[in-house]
Amino acid sequence: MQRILVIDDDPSVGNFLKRGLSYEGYAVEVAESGEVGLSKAREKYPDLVILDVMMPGIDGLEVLKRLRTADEKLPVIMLTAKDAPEDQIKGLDTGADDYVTKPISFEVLVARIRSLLRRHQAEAPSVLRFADLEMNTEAFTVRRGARDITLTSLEFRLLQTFMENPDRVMNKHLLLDKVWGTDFFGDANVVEVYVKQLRQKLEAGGESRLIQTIRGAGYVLREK
Amino acid sequence: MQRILVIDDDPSVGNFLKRGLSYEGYAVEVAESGEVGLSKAREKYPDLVILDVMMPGIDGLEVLKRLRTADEKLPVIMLTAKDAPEDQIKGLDTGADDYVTKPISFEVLVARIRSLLRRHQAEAPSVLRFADLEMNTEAFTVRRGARDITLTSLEFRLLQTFMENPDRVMNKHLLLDKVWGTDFFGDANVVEVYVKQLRQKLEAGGESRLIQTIRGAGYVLREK
DNA sequence: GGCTTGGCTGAGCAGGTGCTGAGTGCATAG
DNA sequence: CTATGCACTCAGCACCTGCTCAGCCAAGCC
Repeated sequence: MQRILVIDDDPSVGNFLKRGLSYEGYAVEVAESGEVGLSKAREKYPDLVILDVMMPGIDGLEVLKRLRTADEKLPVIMLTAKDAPEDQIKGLDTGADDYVTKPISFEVLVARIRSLLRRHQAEAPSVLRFADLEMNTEAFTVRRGARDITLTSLEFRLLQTFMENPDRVMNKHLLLDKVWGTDFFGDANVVEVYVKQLRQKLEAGGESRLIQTIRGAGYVLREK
Repeated sequence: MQRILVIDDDPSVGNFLKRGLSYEGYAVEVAESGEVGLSKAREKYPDLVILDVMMPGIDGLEVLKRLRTADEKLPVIMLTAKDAPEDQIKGLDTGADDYVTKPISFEVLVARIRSLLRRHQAEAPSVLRFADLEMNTEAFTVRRGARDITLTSLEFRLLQTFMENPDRVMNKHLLLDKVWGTDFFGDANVVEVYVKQLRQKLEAGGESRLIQTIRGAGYVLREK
């Protein structure tokens, strides 16, 4: 589920977007001021931010600047008044990815959101790292420290799932869904078998264990 | 096990939903009036409420309002007549999360329930805090102050239940329902045993007691 | 102070969970 | 046609977790 943070001092806009975007399947967080918005952005790691230009206190452009210093790739959509094109220019200058004019057309907004998220994902780095592990999803290579590791395609997908969700405990059924697909009806024991193989290969040089078992809960990618 | 409270004055609807939703794996409680519904909501802490708009006595919208004052995040689905769209609008305005029109399509209802519960869970913060206790439900980790604490999955679920309901006295049967599930038929003594283990682990560094016993009533997470 | 009730505790048992090595069937390459 | 490697299954084992039980302790009441 993709997370969207809405920063707008007008509660009616906030509620409207929250309801509508939730319905579209996004997890929506609303902040009613620039300050709250910045702190929520730090805590919640949104995938996209919708930001009102006109706000009391820290205004939209200032919020944008600070968001950018923290994460220069985070997609940001600005909300501007229709009759203030200078805001749009300033916004785009400061690093907004797109803007939508008020009154908001919901269809337009959702379309922009989709396109920005798509673009952002396409830019997602093809190299994943965790501890001394490095995986290149384009070249299909894995290294631990200086040692090259050869994985089968299934082992690779499993490890990729772990590296995309570091420190997050995933149970066997979730892993089955993510790696084997929802149409797999065999025993969850396959997961154990493949985790074992992965560990064997990842620890072949005597390195520490990176995939931990949480009994009764699942597995995590974590340094002890 | 997720708990659903159905508030509807028509017993045939209540029975129908109880049977169907139980079959789907939910624990269902039925209340035949707004008053009873409100008191059951207070006692049973349902995860979701299905609420009929048209009821004698306190009507659905009023029940909704009062539910909202107690817990503004509780997912509520309104049941409305097909030819009363104004009810739907009022309902959504008052804070219902969704509505289903009568006659009820069971498939539609179950789908809405699933999606609401999923959304609600996704919104739940993954880091819970109480005093110097910190629990990360995604990473499955618990710390007290600077000390890491290892819990079994059952101990974890029990502590999570406490941390999601701080300062709220919960009796053993409620805890059994929430942590062990309604299909547990053993002795409530297990709760005592696990509370004891939890305390042991939480206080292993000589810290103060956080889970208090309220004789004759249950347990609370509270600082002295 | 004695009695009753509710809660605490330590020990022990059984089933569940995860790990592992071996083995089967299938596809692809040589 | 054979050899190899991959995905998956299976059964046995070891260990841990969850649960029960019986006896003990503490609080509240008369």
